[in-house]
Order: sequence, then C-alpha cells, then structure tokens
Amino acid sequence: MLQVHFIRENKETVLAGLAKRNFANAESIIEHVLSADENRRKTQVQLDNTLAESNKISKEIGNFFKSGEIQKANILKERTVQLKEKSKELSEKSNAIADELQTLLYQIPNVPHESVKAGKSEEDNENIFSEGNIPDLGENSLPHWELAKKYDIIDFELGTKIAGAGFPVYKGKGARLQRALINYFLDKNTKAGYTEVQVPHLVNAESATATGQLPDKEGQMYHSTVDDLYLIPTAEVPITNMFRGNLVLESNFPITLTGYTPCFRREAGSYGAHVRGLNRLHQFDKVEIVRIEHPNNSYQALNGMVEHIKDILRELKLPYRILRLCGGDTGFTAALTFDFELFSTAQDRWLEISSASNFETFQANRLKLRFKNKDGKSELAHTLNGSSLALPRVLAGILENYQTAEGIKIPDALVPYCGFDIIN
RNA sequence: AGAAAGGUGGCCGAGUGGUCGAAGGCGCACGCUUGGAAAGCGUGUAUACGGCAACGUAUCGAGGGUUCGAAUCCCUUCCUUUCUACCA
Repeated sequence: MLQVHFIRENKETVLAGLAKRNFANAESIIEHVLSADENRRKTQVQLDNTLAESNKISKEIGNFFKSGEIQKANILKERTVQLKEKSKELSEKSNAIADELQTLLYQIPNVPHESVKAGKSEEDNENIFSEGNIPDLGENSLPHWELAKKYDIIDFELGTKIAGAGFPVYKGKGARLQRALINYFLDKNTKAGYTEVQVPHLVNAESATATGQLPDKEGQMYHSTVDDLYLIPTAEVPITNMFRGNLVLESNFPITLTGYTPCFRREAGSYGAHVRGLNRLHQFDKVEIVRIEHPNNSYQALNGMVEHIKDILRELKLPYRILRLCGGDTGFTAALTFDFELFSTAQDRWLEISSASNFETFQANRLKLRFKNKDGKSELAHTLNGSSLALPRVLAGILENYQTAEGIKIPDALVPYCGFDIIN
C-alpha cells in the first residue's frame, strides 16, 4: 500500500508509474484519494479541537470537585454535553472518511521502478539474460506427463481420486527426486547465508492482508471459513509476516530467510494445454527466499538474489532466461520483478520457475515494518522475495531435458541428494 | 475443551477513577570522568496524525460501554501462562 503522504507529494510520479502498468482510472482514483485525504485532515483538526476543549473542561471539573466547589463543577458539566455530541459526530465522520481512504488505497498498485518498461501483458516483458544449452532430444522426446507415466513416478489420476485435479501423487524415485530438490535448494540457500525457517501453512486474514493477498486475491486462496484461516499461496506470506509490526535496528539488516512450504492455489478458471501435468497445480512445493533490507540497499540485494538463483540453475545445467517484467505484468505489490523461465524442450515452451521482486515499502507499509534510521526516526523497511525454486516445473524441466533412450539422467548436483543417477 | 491468572513503552516492571504518555530498572544515545576502556555520575530516550513551530489529539492486546473524566470500572473478543481433560 502506498503511503498517502507519498501520493500527496509525488502525484506526477505516481500517475506516471500507474500509466506504465496500464492501470485504469488512475487519474480519478488519485484525485479521489487526495480529496479524501484533505477531508480527513480537516475533520481531524475539528475533532482534535473539540476534544481539546472537552479535556480542558474535564480538568477544571476535577479541580472544582477537589476544592469542594460542587456547583461550579455542575455548571461546567452541562457544557460538556454538547461537546460530547459534537465529538461523537466528528469522530464518526472521521472514521468513515478513513475507511473510504483505506478502500481507495487498497486498490492502488505499487509504483514500478524506473527500469520497468510500460506494457500491457507478458508479451511486453524484456528478455534480459539467457544461459544454458537447449538439448537436442531427437524425434522421440516426450512431455513430462508422459515420462511420469512411463516411469511411474507421478500419478495424476490417483491425486484426482484423493483430492481432485491439480493434486498429483509423487511415487518412488519421483517422490525422492522432489525431496532431493527441496534439500538441495535449502542447502544452497543456507550456504548463501539465508536462515532456514519452518512456518505455518495457514495464516490469518491480517497476515494475508499485510503481504497483499487480501483483499484483491481473495478468490485465489483456499479459505477455511470455520477458523477464518487461509492456506498459504506462497511462503512469502508467513515468512514476511514474521516481522509484522516490528521496529528493527539498522544493524539488523540484512534480514535473510529461506523456507520450504507447500503452496496452495485455487487457480479458478485455469484450463487447457498450458495447465497439463505439472504446469499448473493446486498444491505444489516451493523453497522461498525473503529479505528485509535498508531502502538504500534493496536493489543491490535484488540483484544478489538474481545472481543466487542463476547460480542454482547453472549448477543444474538447465536452459533458462530472465525477464524483466513490464508494468502491466508486474504484480500488484511489486516495484520490480525478474521472472526466471526454464526452457522445456519437449513442450517447446518457457516455464516460469522463479520470480524475484522488490516490494520497496509497499508491503512494509501494511506490515508496519520499520527500522530506526541514523537520525533516530523510524522509517519503513524494504521487503523482497524470490523463489529458489518452485518445484514442479523444475521437476518437469529435468524430466524433459534430461530424458535419454536409457532413462532420465539426474543432474550431477542432485545425485548425492537422490542416491541414484538415473530414473528408468 | 473446562478452570484460574494475566496482556502496560525497544525489553523488564509499577500503577484500581483526575495532577498518568505513564514510577523504577535494563538497554540505547550524548556529555563528564579516564592515557584508553570499564565502572561511576549527569542529561536525554514510545508511536501515529495535524501544525513552520509552540503545541494539540489519539494510543496501556482489540472493539464497545459507564463517567464531566478510564491503563484503572463493566461487556464482548483475541492472545499468553498454569492446572485439568485429550492427543501426534
């Protein structure tokens, strides 16, 4: 959520940023915010003055009671009746305006970083880097869902029986490979200095709001209405919320965490060939990295995250590219996002396997996550996160790119984690 | 799930109707002291909103109520701890 005073002082920057996102009605919503803000401040002053008078009289009444001048006290009491009514009215008005303002602010996405290009959709994303060899698989290459069946390592139908479509069952070497990947990713992250955490897989509404899943993405999360808890769509939510409401010391930076969790997404309305197999699931595993940074450092930190993820993909010898998302494709809460896409040779398409973002103060403002700066004043911190990595598509990429006539070879880096070097 | 106790500033902890944004301590900052450090002494040290400022207002888990006036009394709710019950 943008800060009102930021919008007030940087109206043109905000409008230009929203334009890059192709955000509709930016002009009118910003005007609405500014008028509501002005209205709120005006009402607040009136309320403050009324309360100040009321407080003053109350003190006088107290003094009269103490000195035994009961009559004088009673006269003053009558005066407070009107003040009370007035302050009640003003405070109701003030609350109503504050709610209105809040509703408006919740609708405004983050202002993109200056390096973000304007654009409507994924077609306008910029390809900024690519690496790795695309293997020549010959004529008989299979997509991962067929490989999964051939080697009996993932059973989609069984998952459908147990839960429904999008909940695969991993079996034998498939399950082991998945576990190997999780351990491998966590080891890579902890070696890079990230502290490993295990966090709740269900979160309350407050947490989901703070990182930006609520109110806009409500329909995308599974919701236990009895307990009013949400199944996490990503570990970003519980890990970032570890710091909700915190006032950290500048010397605590950088705060770097990593965690493995399953992720749950309703994906309502998704269909077609692009969601086949492991391409899109309701439940999938992911290892996430989260950083809390000083504002001066956050972009350097984002680059560091990108380098870290590159390093992993390089070690797995998978062909990938990095996209800088355009304004229209950048998530609601992010200022700058780099997507990592793995090339699936057998499907002849790119699969998103990681997304690294800097949210600047957008989440911190909702989280009330601050630090004390050198002047002793509190300032909002910057939050960042990235996947390192999302499991199913990496698994799909390995199955497809490493397939041979003898079976599926295991990337060297994973062999110690798997305990075998081929699936056949 | 039942019973009891409790939730106060960065942390600990006092405070049962007015002079309480809140004693005291720890921590932190600055100064004095010192060859330097520690100790000691002194001063300062919550957050948000409005205001150039003086200052005003709000905040003692959250929400509501009583009262001229609430950290303090009442109601609701969330959480924590202990005991009992249950249990991987």
